[in-house]
Amino acid sequence: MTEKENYIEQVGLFYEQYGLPKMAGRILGYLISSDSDNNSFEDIQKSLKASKGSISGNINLLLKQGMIVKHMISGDRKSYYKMSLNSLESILDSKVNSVTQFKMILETGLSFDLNDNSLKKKNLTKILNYYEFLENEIPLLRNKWEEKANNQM
Amino acid sequence: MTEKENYIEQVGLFYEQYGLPKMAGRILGYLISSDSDNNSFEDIQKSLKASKGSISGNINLLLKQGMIVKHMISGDRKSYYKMSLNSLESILDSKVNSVTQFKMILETGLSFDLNDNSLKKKNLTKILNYYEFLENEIPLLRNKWEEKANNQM
DNA sequence: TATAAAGTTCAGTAATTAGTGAACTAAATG
DNA sequence: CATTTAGTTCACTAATTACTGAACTTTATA
Repeated sequence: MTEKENYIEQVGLFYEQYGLPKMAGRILGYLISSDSDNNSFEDIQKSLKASKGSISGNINLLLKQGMIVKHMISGDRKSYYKMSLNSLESILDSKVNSVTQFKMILETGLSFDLNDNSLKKKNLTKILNYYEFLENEIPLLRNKWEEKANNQM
Repeated sequence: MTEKENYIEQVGLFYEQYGLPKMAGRILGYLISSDSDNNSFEDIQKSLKASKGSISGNINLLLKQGMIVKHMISGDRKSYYKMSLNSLESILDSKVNSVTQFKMILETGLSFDLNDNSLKKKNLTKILNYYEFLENEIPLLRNKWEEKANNQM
């Protein structure tokens, strides 16, 4: 196994921890470590020595999640893929989403506890406040980044 | 299925999305919606109608991840569990960790691309800057929360 | 020191998820 | 309009992960 192949496996394992199929992680590893932005389906499939079915499924998963983008080259009917840049801000947006979801879970759960004024309720309310805090702060962070990124150009 | 049982299943599914076993999620759902902070192993096991083995394994998983805490009641040799409060700040800490890990992945990956000055490298460097930004900002957010939480007491 | 209570461990099984490969669709080229 | 190319779909299999239940450890009580 070359050093690069080994790297690609590492990235696969890294993303597996976060719930993506290993193959999707390998594709990301391939895209990050390749020499160019024009990585065709075939390049990816041959390099990763995997079935077309698996590559197809995982590429579409990554596209749906906004982690990669597809682009075309005129006069060539292959599809090319690269890491997505527009996903930068959306990482924070999706965080807000899951924070909001968790807040709802806490709120619903607390409504089952009839015993108001309990220490337990007070503590879980603190957790709720924390998530509210995050829900407010993350969009500010997003703005801060956008400003910074614009100034750098 | 009672409304509460249904809620507990929902929480199980929610956490499953984020890579926890459904049973671990159910335990969290149980703890959030129960009437008190003194939830024994037996309470949890009986309520969730699951095996002792599964409850044991998943409780220990949640303890290890800092999502719940164990406490004892004197003169009683059962263990009791509740949602963890000290994990609030550690949620952000673990975010920093994964951001740092991902930065390393990008850096290693870029080192395989010999073609410097490529548009591709420029773009991935932008992603790298973004993660660096997050790495810096998240601890600030943590401080801001701590201050806020202290003032509220 | 036997008995019980509280939880752990682990082998086996169930359930889920990922990957393969072959058949297929759609579009482009000779 | 037959052929090739690019990618998709889906039934099957492989691999992984979660859960069960019974045997076990440890500590406490009669």
